[in-house]
Amino acid sequence: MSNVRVRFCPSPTGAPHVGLARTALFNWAFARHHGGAFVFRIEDTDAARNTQESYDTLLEVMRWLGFDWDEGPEVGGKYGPYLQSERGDIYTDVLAKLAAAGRTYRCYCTNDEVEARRKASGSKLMGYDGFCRALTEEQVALFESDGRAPVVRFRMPEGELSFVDLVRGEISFQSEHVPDFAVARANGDPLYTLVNPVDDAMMEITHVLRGEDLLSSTPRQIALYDALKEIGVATETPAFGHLPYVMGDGNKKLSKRDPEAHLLAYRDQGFLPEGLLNYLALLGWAIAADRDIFSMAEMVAAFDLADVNPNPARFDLKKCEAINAAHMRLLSIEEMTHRVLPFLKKDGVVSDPVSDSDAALLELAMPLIAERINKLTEASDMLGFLFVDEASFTRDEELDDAGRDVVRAAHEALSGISTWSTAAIEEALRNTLIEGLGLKPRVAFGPVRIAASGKKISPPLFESLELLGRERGLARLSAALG
RNA sequence: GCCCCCGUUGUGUAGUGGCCUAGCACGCCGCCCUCUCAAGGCGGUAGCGCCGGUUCGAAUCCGGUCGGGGGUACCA
Repeated sequence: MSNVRVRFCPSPTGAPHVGLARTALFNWAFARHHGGAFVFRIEDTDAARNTQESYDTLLEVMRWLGFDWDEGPEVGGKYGPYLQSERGDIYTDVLAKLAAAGRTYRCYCTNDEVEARRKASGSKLMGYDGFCRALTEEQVALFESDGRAPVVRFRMPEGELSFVDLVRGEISFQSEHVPDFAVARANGDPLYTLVNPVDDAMMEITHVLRGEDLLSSTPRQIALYDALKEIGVATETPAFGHLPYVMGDGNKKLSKRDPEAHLLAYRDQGFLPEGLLNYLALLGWAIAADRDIFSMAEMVAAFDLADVNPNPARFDLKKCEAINAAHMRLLSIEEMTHRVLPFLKKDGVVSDPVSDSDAALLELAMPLIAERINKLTEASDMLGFLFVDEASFTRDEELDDAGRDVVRAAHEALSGISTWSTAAIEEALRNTLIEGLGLKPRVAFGPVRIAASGKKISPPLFESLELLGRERGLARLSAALG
């Protein structure tokens, strides 16, 4: 396939959610796989619902996830503008041509009138009944004098409307179930039903990959495309593929209202973009029968729409975290340090900008936690005790009498060692606590861990003590005794 | 109501007529390793919605049925 052009065209309303990212991912992967263009377009025709914040977040999310777009906001392109709010003249022109070609007509009906006629006729068909298709001049004059402003409707052709869906195969509708639809409001504003296909046509989109909620609007878009070709706006009807939903718990589609759907929340919770993306790819697609961890480069190489599964998938946070964890383990220590740094700064664990001493300590400490954190956010909690100064250090756990006895013995044992190293610390502690006092390791090291780190869970104890240094290490132990 | 889509363990999937007494991953349970927690290793749990066909043979094909989802706007 050559000259593949796909688009991702969200509307800037509300917070971008995971379903949106999955749609973007499949479009992006498809484009990259075929060496085609990934077009990013903003569908902001509904001025009442668009927000600048949503638009900004959309761009932020796209950058975070690493979806580089070939055309669109901030990068431009020869099919621009890529914001529909800046394409008003184009739609006005297309609307005029469509009307001149007799493909649309003005409709003065109110919903109540349509509904009343439907009831009177006993028809089972919903939607517009085509009442205004052939109005006489007198009727029009009457409506106009009545002060009614007409919407513009597209005249649907008769017969069967079928197409081959890229993920579902052949799908067909009878035209009686696809009523004449509105393409422009009474105030003249064009609607999604018009602008989306018009832009796809003018931007020469070859493959429309979108959510399955748009499946039943496809026949009318194909019919519109035929009209666009007739008036010279479109040259080719694109292929359509409808991607399955991403559902939340239960059987409801994950919506913008669900907090677990918000994309930036995943970034803030310490997910890796490649981890989230890998998980999202798994919702409806598989790279192989026995494998589910892969890089985006591998996905691009292997991606084929024929392998996309049409059934809706539940978003499973546990699995998402597991996939993310696998990607965490794939990171080099240097890379993980780089990724974790913003979180450490934000949590006040290290200084911002990071000081030389903090950087040096971090370099030594990261290997201790690299294998035991599954999200970037977990680093602060694990490393905080190493960076905090003694005055601000606090223990989350308190010691009982037995614990204090252990710490006292540990303090004594460590006071005498000649070199403050992991090996020497371990030897001294084992000799004194395990051999000497006959304690079980977990009973012996638990209290010492709490004294040193303030927590029951920490990086390995001996290494942690070494990093703390002799002075601070001993100070923490004796502080825990007071 | 009408139209359309979907239907493999709890979840995501592999499976395109015999290789399936259904594979993998997550989850869950148990064990091992172990200074905590992770990680890692080993084992277990649980599924083709249902009914009929076609066929020597069906998770795979056909019909029906049930269930779920979506659409049915001067939203996108």
